[in-house]
Amino acid sequence: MCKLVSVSDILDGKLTEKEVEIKGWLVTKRSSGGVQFLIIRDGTGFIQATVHKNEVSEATFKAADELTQESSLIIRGVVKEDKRAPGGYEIRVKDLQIIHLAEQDYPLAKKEHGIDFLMKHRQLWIRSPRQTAILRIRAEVIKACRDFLDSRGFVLTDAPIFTPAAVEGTTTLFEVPYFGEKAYLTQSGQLYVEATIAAFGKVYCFGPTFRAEKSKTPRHLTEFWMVEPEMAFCDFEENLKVQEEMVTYIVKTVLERRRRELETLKRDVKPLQKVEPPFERISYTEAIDMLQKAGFPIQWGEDLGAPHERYISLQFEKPVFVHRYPAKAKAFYMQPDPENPEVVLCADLMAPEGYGEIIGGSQRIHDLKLLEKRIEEFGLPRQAYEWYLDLRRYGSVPHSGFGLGIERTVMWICKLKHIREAIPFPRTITRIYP
RNA sequence: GCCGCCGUAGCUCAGACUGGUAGAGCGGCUGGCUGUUAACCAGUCGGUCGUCGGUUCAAGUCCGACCGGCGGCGCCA
Repeated sequence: MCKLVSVSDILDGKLTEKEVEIKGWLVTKRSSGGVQFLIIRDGTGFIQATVHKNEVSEATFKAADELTQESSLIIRGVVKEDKRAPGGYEIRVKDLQIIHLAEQDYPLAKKEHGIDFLMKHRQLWIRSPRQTAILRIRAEVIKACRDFLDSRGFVLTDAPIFTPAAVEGTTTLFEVPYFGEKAYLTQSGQLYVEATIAAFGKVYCFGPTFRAEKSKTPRHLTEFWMVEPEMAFCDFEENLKVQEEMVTYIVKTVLERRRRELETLKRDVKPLQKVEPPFERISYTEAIDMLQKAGFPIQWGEDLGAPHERYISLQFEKPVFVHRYPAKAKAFYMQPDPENPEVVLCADLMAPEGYGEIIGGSQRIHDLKLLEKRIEEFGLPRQAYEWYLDLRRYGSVPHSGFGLGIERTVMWICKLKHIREAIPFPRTITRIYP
């Protein structure tokens, strides 16, 4: 009996010597005359299928011969374990049906391409083994975030994309017309989850965020995804614990469930296997000291730049929290450290291996008077924050939260050189097509 | 926004320093090959040298401006 199966099940050795059917696409084809070697992708994996001239009908052999790269097809045949086949398994074809014969000028060749060309053909590039591996890991990272939070009683309360004003007043926002008024694409859902904690206790939002900064680096997108948990009755220390447990859960899940994709990427998993609580912790002040000793010309009070983050990240095998930054370098809503009001109870989590920040988090100001003072000091429009101040008027509690950047996390776990591969259709300062 | 590099065939690049008839590999197409691994072998198709202007008898090559991209920094997460 012929049964529709997935390539991943074949590669797991579950179907050896069974007769199966595969629906998929032709990745590439080689022929040595009497045997044609088809590499087929079905969305779950890549497998070789062989068509022997003396084992199939003339029509089937001819159909295989006519196949063009990326044609869609259905094949039936017997699964064989074979060392000569990439992946160790192949299908000996008995019958082949062409669903769509692709045009013969498929733009992506087997050889190398430049990044500009690949990005212009992102709609096709995402089919390649490396890109499918990355995007599968991305899906796993997102699922892990949600499973972790859902299983701990966090409630998903999504934040709006259209917002009336800047959340933090620091970054440049995308302005859009809104029925005769101006609206802005959200740069963070944080202020809104600070509202929903009073309804649910522990919440998170997950969605795209937008920054109109003209950042031209391998770690920035203009549109990126964040998961932002927020917890009532949660102080700075408890916040860090949740972060290290969540990041550990994400990494362990990917190591368990996406091992084949990590192999495709040739990702050395040893550094990932070291990720478990407790993470390293250094204060901003200690970080400055460490950087100065290493010869960086940096003074206390300055924010950390890319080379600084890279250096700190490389000093530790595990992710490292850099905490208690100068209040002036951070957002208006962060709670001052009672032991030193010059710094705030915030922490950025630096991923190891030279990757920098993947999380930014803090304890939030819960005192009305202090928050009013900070809004004024930062020169923010008070009226835009009246609703936010209400949260400190009616049942205010100490609370904390953080935002984890999905693409930066994927970039680190996959060890990518550029963040643009960590999202299906990246938006950067120079790219909005396709 | 700043610094540097690049733009030549569908793709990846050589040719530019030293101006003089446009090149290679890959992909496509045709043919060959019964175990290929970026298969291999033979043949073949394929060009407004990013755009505009300047110098020159002559510009892919020299000069200027512009456009597009890449790498790094900054901003930022």
